[in-house]
Amino acid sequence: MLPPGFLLRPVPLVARDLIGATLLVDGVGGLVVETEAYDRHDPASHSAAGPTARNAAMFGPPGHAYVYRSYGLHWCLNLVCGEAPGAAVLIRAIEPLRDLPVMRARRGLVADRVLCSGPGRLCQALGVDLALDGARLDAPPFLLLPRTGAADVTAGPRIGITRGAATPWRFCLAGSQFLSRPADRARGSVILPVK
DNA sequence: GTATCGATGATCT
DNA sequence: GATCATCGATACC
Repeated sequence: MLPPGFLLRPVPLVARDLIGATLLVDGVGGLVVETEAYDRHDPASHSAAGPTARNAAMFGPPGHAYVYRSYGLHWCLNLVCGEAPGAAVLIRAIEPLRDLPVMRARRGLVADRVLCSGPGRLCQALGVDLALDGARLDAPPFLLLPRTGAADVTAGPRIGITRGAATPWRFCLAGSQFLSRPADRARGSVILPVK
């Protein structure tokens, strides 16, 4: 379990501290290595224009999942959190550790390094879909365990957005081979040592 | 290695 | 009707 109050802090802090956490869905998953933060007053966020049918979970209580369909064919998983409604952390990549055979079966013929290296890929590998939209994160099928020990985390611009593109709210485990894309120093990524 | 493009459908204007 | 918080295939270099 995550410590009490872990998810109730400012969203960029939560996103940063989820790097190195363990995320399992029905026992399938691994280490979170890439996240992005979004909040209510963020032009890139689905919550920017206020509550709608799709983003309802983002305006519900923290500690639940927000799952949405991306580009008509992929699912993306967010953890609703933050100090105010309309905030969430997008899980963008996981280092696969638990139940690799199940993930390989779901993902088809791909290399292990890209099993969960992207928001759509990890949802396919972990079996996340709309059925988990709004589900609580502190109960099955979810299991979330905090990082143990220190980590080097990079902060940089988020991927695949047009508005709010300068906000450095993408966080990655430095040097991880399982990112959706490398953290690029030339594009503004910096290293934050985190206790 | 990088660049570009099509798939595919809900959501919102 | 336009816009996507994407991915994989293809064509190059």
